[in-house]
Amino acid sequence: MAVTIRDVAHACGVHVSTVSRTFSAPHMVNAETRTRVLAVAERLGYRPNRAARSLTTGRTDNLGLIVADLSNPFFPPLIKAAQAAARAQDYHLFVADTDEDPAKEQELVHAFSKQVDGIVLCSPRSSNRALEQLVETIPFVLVNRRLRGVTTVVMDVARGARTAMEHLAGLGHRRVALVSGPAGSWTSGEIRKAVADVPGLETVVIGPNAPTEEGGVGVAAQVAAAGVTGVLAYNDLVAIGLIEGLDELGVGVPGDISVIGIDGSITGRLYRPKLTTVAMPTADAGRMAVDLLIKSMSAATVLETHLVVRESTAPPKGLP
Amino acid sequence: MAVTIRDVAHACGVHVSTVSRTFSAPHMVNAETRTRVLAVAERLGYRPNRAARSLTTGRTDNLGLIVADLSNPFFPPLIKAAQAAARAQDYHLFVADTDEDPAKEQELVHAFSKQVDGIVLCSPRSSNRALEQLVETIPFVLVNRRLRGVTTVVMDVARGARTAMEHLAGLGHRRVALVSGPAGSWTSGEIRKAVADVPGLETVVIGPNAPTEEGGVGVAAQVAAAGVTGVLAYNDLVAIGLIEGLDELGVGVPGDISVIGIDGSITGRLYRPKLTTVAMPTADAGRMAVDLLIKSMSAATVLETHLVVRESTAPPKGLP
DNA sequence: CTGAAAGCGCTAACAA
DNA sequence: TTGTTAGCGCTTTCAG
Repeated sequence: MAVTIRDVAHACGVHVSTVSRTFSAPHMVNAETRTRVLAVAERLGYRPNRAARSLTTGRTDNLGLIVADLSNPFFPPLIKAAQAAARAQDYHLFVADTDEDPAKEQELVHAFSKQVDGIVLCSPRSSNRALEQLVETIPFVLVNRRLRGVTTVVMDVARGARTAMEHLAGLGHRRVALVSGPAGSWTSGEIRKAVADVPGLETVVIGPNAPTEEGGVGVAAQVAAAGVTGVLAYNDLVAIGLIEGLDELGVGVPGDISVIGIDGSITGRLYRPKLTTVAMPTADAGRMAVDLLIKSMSAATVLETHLVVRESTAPPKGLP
Repeated sequence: MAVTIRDVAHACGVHVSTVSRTFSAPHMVNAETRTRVLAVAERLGYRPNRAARSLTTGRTDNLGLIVADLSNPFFPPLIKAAQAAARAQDYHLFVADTDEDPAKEQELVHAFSKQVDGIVLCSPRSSNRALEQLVETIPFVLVNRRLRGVTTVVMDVARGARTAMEHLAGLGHRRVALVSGPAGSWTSGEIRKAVADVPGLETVVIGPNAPTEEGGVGVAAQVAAAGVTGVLAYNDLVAIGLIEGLDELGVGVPGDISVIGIDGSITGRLYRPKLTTVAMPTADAGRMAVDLLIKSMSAATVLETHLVVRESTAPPKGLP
């Protein structure tokens, strides 16, 4: 085994508790002693064993981050920011992926619970009931889900979605589709409510759908047959899949049908036609979630979204 | 604090060690006792404290995964697969991001070292010398870097790159550019060596460059001025950035210049023109790295790559 | 300011 | 098969 606090103590001719204090309460130890201990620790390559520390303190200095699907381009920027925020405060971050499975969500929370000081759960698919149980067990921050009494970071996707629909209405579209997301998604529900009554716009809802490219491809025929000239998709990946699917059916975007995504992902930006999208501040969300968790502040933070008009939207065909 | 092994022991009328054995060596305990203990543990919601366990066993059942940049689409599939492989064997995975900074690489390894049983380091940017120091401290698997005596998973990017260049030669290109990657990248060096002497092809090397979209945009002018009709870029992101940059200069892809990426990322597949690329089995690499680490097998695994011809390559202009 | 001693939750010999 | 005991590396009273 590696070098322990005891080795340092011996080498220094002080007691272990002095070494301990040097690291956990430096001000309680004589400056001279401290520098000596520090020097020896450095020389010996001593690194505190966090597991041992956590045993006495009850803290682990670890955090857990659980996302629905690592391969959805929505998440990486969030994870990156969360990780940076955690590191900045000397926390380590466990990352896990539920494959969109609510059962795995709960399993992972339990698996993490003894090993972390708190958990950031992003875009949960579990029911509110199930979540209420989970949040009892350990400090929690929820991202993209509102739950009474739980610290939350949500992005104002409702407003974003509404703005997107108004953008379509403004372009002259009259009948549009909402291609919704997976059943357990709070975001999907919010979007649905938000776009139900946009003035001058008739909205058909198609879904629920998997939040993936395949999900988008899968509804292309339905969308093409729905008699709509515009679409708001659950996320960029679904939007792109839809455009791919429509293309195969000979339906052009934005020539025949305008399509808007939600994310602001790099994939959407680089896609052609450049995807008009509701940009989400995912990095902010990741950073804030971790900060809130560490501060154990209870708060419901709402982050703004904004519509990015690119090239996948245009006036409906036949309009001047 | 939560329910401990002692609570379960009391409630069961057995000794703590019996409870301990029930979990860590079930076969060593009477079937009847075992079921009783299990039942009580379940009822009380007991979950073993891994930190405490690790203190005696010396194992943590945690692994660390360090990547250069989480927001590079190359990594998420690798991370996802690594995470799944870890979970499948009841390991938890710390994930961290170095922002392409070799110093952070070393810092993270040290930070992780007391808390994990091993580390997967992907696409390291540190020097071989620095890495040799690091690998002394803890079990290691390197991805995309070969180092004597260290377990390694590399993708055969040399062959892939060569095939890509041969593809260009086959299309009739005679003078091409290699837009190389960051200085610390082993992969970039391999590519460079591999394409130095493709028959019938004159290759100019442009770089090193940041492995990002910006990196690609930044060399567009240089590429346009290099008198080449084809380009192999360090990765998909650089390839895309390059195409964007060329587009701004009025240079069409593949009309004026053919461009090939390396990755096989989703972003490249969805980009238009659909990116011709050297596909890398990133998910396999992530899974294998974790499996090798857990098995502590020493091996140098080479994964095959393959060229995916899509729409960003064509014969040089003016060829029949 | 520093040392002594107890104990965090668990495992691992060793006995019984 | 089960209980006893010691101890993993560290923090934290409590004395000195």
